[in-house]
Amino acid sequence: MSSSSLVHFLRHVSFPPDPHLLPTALKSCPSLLLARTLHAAAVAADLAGDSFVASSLLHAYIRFGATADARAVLDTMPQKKPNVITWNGLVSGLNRSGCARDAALAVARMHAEGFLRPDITGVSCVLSAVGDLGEILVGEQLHGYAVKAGSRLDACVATGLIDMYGKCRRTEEIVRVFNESSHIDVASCNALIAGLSRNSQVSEALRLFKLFREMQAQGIEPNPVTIPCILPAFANVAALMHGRSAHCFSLRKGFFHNIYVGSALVDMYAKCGKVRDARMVFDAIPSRNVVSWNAMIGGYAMHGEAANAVQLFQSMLICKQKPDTVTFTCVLAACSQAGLTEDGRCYFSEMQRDHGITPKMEHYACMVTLLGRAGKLDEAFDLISDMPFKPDGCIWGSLLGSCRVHSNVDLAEVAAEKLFHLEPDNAGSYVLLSNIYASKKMWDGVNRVREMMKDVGLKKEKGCSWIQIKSKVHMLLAGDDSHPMMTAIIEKVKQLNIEMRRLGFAPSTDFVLHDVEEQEKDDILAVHSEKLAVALGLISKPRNITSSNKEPPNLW
DNA sequence: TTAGGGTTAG
Repeated sequence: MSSSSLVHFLRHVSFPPDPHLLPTALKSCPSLLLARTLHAAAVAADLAGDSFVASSLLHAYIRFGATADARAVLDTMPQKKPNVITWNGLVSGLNRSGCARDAALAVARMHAEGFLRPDITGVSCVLSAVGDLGEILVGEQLHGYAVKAGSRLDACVATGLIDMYGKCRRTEEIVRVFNESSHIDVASCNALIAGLSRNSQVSEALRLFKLFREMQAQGIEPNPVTIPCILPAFANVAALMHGRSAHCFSLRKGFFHNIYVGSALVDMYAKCGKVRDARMVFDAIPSRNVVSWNAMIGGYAMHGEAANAVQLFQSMLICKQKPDTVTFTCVLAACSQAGLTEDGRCYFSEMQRDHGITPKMEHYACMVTLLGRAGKLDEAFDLISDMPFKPDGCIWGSLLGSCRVHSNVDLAEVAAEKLFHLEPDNAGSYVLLSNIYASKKMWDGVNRVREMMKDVGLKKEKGCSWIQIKSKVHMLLAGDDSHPMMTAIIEKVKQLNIEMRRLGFAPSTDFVLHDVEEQEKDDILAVHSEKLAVALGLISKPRNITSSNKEPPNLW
């Protein structure tokens, strides 16, 4: 704003300021500079503590992202006894600006200082923040408070509680609150679906689809928010038919132009292995945001299409879309998958130098994987040693994994030691170390690790795979013969093994325990859960049907 | 001047 229009603006709001005109001026205030000027004028006229003025100042500062200024206003408020509406406005404003911790602290302070008791609106405002912070204990207290305040749960509070419990991974509570709420609407249904979708087990994911149908049967029409709530559940179990149906539904309902719908569809297609479909959806999104770009770059990365991932990243920069921390996680993961060691190194520097993004744990994890896969284990170890924060289990796990590939026992022992300390319940690290010893025929080491596992009382978790046949998801565990069709499944696996050997396949038995006879080793590998799932799929498929000639059913 | 639900990685 030029200085002449500034003068005009100040004239327009009329000085000396009064408590009625200041809020109006702040509401239409076009810049942070002017908000600060008006704040100064309010302080000079001793109006900064007026609840209307303070509330308007807060909203103006939050609108410009000046949370430090907002907090300064907040700090002057207790002495002036703000009303409950001012506080609620503050809390919702802080929350909307992504300052979840400040929002929660504001409510805690309001309560602790005893000058205002939060009302139901205040509880609604802060629940989302509490969920984002994962503060389950605070959330439970708010739940109790809301129950005391009203006989049955109001829809907004119920939605907030469902959302909070969902973010804190309390599945049972999600359903309980939903059932106890006095009124359900599309928002509470969406919160329920999102909560279950976020925390769904494989076998439960498709039940959400039934929930979606029940919601419609009760006259609650899904809205554009429903689609990104439900899609992650389908994406996570690669339920392509359901995902495709959701796509058709979005097109029919005119939801496709919603950016959340578009990005969630890109992600779903990529996770279901349909990268070309993901790209078609991505290209059709009318205006993309950083999440849409990340979903597509991540989709290429997860399928090892590093060249496409990097190319899309360059297009992103050309389109003036600012990359974020997730973008670089995806780009680095793509480089790591494809063995593009030098490119990965360059992007790791570029993110800091050109984009001002400080590497986080996941970026270091990608770099350790990238260097480890290339056999540069010492360099990976040096990078870990130079990290500005304490490496977590993923970092050491990645190094240990690379040590297995490159049979480096010395570094493996260092990494494993760290892992045993950081994640004492993770049987995987013991098994990995044991496999590394086994590959080097160091049977003493194998036995030592086995004894350690016994002492700690750890067992290796069974491998688990699943396959969807028609609308049912079948779970298969390695070595578990509880599936009703197991005899036929085993028969099919045997047949496939014979066929594979005939075609020249020789399974590697290096990593299996050394004291098992050769034939037994093959048997152990033969009941690998993925093989069982594939075999079940093959014996369940009608003859002459391939996935490409099958029409997607109209599920929705 | 106050309230609820949504997409990406790890």
